[in-house]
Amino acid sequence: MSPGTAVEPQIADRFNRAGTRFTESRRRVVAALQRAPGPLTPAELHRLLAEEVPLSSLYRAIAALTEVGVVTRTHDRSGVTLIELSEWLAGHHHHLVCRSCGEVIDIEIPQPTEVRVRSIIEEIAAGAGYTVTGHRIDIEGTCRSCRS
Amino acid sequence: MSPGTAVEPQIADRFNRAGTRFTESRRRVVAALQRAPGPLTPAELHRLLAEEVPLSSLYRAIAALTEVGVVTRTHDRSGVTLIELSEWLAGHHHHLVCRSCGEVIDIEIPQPTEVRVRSIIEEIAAGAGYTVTGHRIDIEGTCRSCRS
DNA sequence: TTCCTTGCAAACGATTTGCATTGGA
DNA sequence: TCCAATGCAAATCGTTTGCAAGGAA
Repeated sequence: MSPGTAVEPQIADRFNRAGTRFTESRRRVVAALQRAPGPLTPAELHRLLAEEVPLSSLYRAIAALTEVGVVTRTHDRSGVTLIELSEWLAGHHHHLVCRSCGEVIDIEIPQPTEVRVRSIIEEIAAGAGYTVTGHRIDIEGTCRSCRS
Repeated sequence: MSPGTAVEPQIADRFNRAGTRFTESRRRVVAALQRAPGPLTPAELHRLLAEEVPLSSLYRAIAALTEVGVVTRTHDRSGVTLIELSEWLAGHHHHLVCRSCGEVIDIEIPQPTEVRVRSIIEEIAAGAGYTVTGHRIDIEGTCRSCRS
């Protein structure tokens, strides 16, 4: 998404077409995710929203946003659910996971590198007779602050 | 692990050193995983073992095997727990996930390709000040049978 | 005997759902 | 008005745990 593009109208449009609404709590979830450096757990979102959105409503907001393709659910290595903006909003990215503090941050890689990655992935999948539709790379490491 | 190497003694040894035992149900779990083409959910394992190992015992067996590093827990994109043999038993591999039928299969990639992958990963992590300790690549695609 | 392991049932934590109520177009 | 969204409490699902019984060294 190019900088400066207003995404609210696009999101609202998706909700309209689905016959549902881009309500206040759903807006708040999107805003919180936009501010975050990486994916968040439902519990973290709950805290960030000052617990003003009850958990059950938060889960429903996440479900509604997932339904219209605005957010995506992932899971870290230990199975914890992570919510993030979908790639058309956040851009294609990968995850860097600190094995020490557990923080997950988004990382975008330069186009030429991404091209190399794609070709390797195609190569691997072709050998198994798969047609690639997407990929995900999680890099596990130790972040600067945990290392020092 | 080179073919023909008996792994049972090595596993038994790990249990011995831990002061625990390589019991029948734990052996069955390992055997089932060795037969499978990829990781299995606890429920699938339960079925494969003809439900002879009660779920709670199965979970305890998985925990014990994880404890001694024989099996590893992962999670698919939808958060479902997957159990697989650790890499020293199954070899370093990645996962190919069929977006249609959901099956996950292990895939080993040739050494030269793996080297290319590692260097790209190091490159990405270095840019963010991370020290790499591991990586995980999940390729999402459509398998041959779901495509035809 | 001494621990480890097992099976059952109860407990748990995360997520979902039923239902009555509220709210926006 | 009408239908979607909300809040609460109860239900559900996968997983874990307490406890008493069974089993190997």
